[in-house]
Amino acid sequence: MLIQTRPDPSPSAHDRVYRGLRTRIMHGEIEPGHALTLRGIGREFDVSMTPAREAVRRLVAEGALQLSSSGRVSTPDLSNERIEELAALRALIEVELSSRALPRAHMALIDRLQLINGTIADAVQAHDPVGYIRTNLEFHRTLYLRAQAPAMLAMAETVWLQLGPTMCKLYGRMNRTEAPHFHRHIIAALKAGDEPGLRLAVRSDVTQGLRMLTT
Amino acid sequence: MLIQTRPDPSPSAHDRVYRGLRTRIMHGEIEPGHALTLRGIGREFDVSMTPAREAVRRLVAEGALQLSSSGRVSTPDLSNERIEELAALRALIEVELSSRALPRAHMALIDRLQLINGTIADAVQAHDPVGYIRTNLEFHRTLYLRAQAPAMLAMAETVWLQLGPTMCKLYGRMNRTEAPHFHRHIIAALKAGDEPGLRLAVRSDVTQGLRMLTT
DNA sequence: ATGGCCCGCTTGTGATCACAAACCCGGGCG
DNA sequence: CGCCCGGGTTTGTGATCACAAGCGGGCCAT
Repeated sequence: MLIQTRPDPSPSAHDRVYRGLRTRIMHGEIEPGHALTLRGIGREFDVSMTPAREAVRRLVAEGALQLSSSGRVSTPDLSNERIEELAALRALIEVELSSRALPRAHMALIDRLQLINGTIADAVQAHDPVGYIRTNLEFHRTLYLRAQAPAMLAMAETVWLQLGPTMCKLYGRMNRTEAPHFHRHIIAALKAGDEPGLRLAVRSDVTQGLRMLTT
Repeated sequence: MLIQTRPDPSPSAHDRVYRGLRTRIMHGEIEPGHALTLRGIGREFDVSMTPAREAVRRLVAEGALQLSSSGRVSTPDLSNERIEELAALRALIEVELSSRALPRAHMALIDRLQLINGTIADAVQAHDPVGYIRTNLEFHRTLYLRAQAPAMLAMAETVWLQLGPTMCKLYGRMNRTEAPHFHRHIIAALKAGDEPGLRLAVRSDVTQGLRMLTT
């Protein structure tokens, strides 16, 4: 059947699939090593294999998925060395981003960050790992958006994407009881305009969260 | 015609296309703003549109190409702000990579770097911009491979890729007469085991090369 | 009972096609 | 002389299909 049944608003099919898979992976909703099939993805998003393949290829290019030698698609199961590398990259890029955001951080931003931090605490209380990861990323993204550095932010998001499934595994097996207290350091340093303190707080928040990922 | 005319050894079609386009872009063989067509790419690599589209999508995901609102493909023409961002990313990542490579840098590596540096001088003498860019990247990659940090190296190569067309424009209009002298600083710092000196030399080499890119 | 083999089904790959939108260019009108 | 419009052509999109390779489960022989 060649008839296009739905009006197809504006977002192209492969973009819907890409965004859908991407947020699922970044939010840690898929465990490492999980296998995916093109036909399955197509069925789920109600498209044919072609857009599914494009979305998968794009995610593979960004490190969010991996291809086996025979072309099978799965979420990657990261080695400890790779986790350490990605944590180091997060530290490098996000410290720079926060530093660039600092001079532009007004009170409205700080209020918003505090609000998001409250939502994180709620997710922790509710033992909602996906909500925790999503809100935590929103905290960081909100701050970094002020840096006005889209290339760097894209780089940071690529790293988050690669760590998504690993975060899923971690927060599935550990029961966190407290919200990340380094976020309070970040907010305090922003208020004080303290650049060295901010850099240290961001680096601590990033590395502390990932140190316990190493099995 | 559904018959596969060539034996198709092992590399898949989209991989050949991807690699071909990627090296051309990274080596600065395509000027910024140049338009590409899927059918043209397919004709050039003797494949159909499907693998050409996958390769293009992958390169778009890596920032090596951009899509217009109507889906047309072209090499991006970077703004000065974006160039500055990418230069800062190069500095951040490559300084870290060189620092990690330092403890593993033996004499054989330093000899090889000096050899490559000689080739760079030859390319400068011959007024061969593409050869210069390619050999310059080989110098950096040879050093960073010793860091044993594949994720970071991939990140650095992604940045190089995004800067490829811009480098093409730069080296097309400027006639360089000398090999980059910061490479000698890098080699000297490697020999001396001087980490602060190495970090400074790499940062200088990266930022100096890109400062003159800003129009 | 167990190990190896074979067949069938699943899955990725790439070519082809129908279609819609965008682009380009030339002619006509103000 | 310049601007706008209209049609032919180019171009991207997505569905479908033919094909090959892989994986798995069941069957047979030892």
